[in-house]
Amino acid sequence: MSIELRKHIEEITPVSDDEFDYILSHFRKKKLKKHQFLVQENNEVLNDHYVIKGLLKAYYTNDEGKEHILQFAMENWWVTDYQAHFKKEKATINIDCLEDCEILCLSLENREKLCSELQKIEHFFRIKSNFGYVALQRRILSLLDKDAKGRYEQLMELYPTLLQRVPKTILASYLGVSRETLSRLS
Amino acid sequence: MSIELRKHIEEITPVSDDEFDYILSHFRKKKLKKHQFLVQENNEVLNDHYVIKGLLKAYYTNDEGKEHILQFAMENWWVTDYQAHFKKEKATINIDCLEDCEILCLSLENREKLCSELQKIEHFFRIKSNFGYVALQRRILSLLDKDAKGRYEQLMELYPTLLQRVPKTILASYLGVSRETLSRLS
DNA sequence: GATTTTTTGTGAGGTAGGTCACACTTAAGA
DNA sequence: TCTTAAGTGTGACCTACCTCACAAAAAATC
Repeated sequence: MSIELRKHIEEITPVSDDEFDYILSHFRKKKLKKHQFLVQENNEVLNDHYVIKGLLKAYYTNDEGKEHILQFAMENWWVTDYQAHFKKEKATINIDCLEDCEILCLSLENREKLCSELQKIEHFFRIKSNFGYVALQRRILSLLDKDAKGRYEQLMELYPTLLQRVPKTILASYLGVSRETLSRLS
Repeated sequence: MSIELRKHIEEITPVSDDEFDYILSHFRKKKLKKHQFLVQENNEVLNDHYVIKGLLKAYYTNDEGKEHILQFAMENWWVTDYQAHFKKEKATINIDCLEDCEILCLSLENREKLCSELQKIEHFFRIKSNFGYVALQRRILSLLDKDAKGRYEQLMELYPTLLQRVPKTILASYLGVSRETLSRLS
């Protein structure tokens, strides 16, 4: 059960059996079917979410109804509306399942509790956040520097499995390209 | 001296006089003139940098020699090549001063030392990193959703002082627009 | 304060990528 | 298995933004 999470944490810091059990007791398991929402606009965002199984998209919908995907989340990724979650605001994005999902939910309170009780967990989340920051910087550079084709190729290289799991229409709105243009790329 | 840093830290967690002195002793002060480099491509990136005074740009230069600004850094901001810094790789970006600068340098070793010795510092950096992550997500959304004018207006709204301090040519390469286009915006 | 460098504005013309429309294919429900 | 929905490809046309070029204004440097 949830060995994935343990392996995930131990990529950054070792934890004993007891520690891990204790950590895990702060999570709540949740199962969602394809098309179900994990986070919905205007709602409170009490939890961060660790993906055990499945695939989700986190996306912003603008006034004209156009969707922009902020991130995908698959196995071993974390996803929530971080702006809303950290600042206790209402969600401005939606997150829904592209596949049936199995999720571990961690409330802000439980995260802070764990972080203050177990420094290694605070350490874990700091390092995680640092890496996340770097990943976003790379995406910004990609958006600034590369054209549609370049961004697509970079995405395929980084996450080749995504192609098999996500329709191109949706990839397009991650890349910031129209689906027609993506379809026309050599 | 460096009351700014203390205030900066205390936006997230209180520190005693002794604690602060101890923390500060892990930083090294550095002064740089306009046009000097803080980080240079292909070099090691031993330090993160807290800006006491001045303004810098961190930018990537692509094969055609085009510059893309990853971030600005002014008073109370942190800046380095985080990818290179955290992963101990060579820098892929340059950071140089747009004004004369006063900087506090924190080596990776000293950061980790402080974090392990003082949990409140680990806490501080975790929270900081979380907020940074959210800010980058906002910028990604801006790049995906807004046109040149919209991005420019959002930037002016977020950092009105930047306009007074940075030539538009340089703002353009932050926004991902040519300087001519920026100049033509209404 | 004269001179070089940096920054800005503006025209002309080109192009990557957007939108709209329609047809075809594949997958999902009932 | 039939029916509806979701995803894809392609043409025609449009537009936001790019590049190149030149000139004027403003700053920096000696």
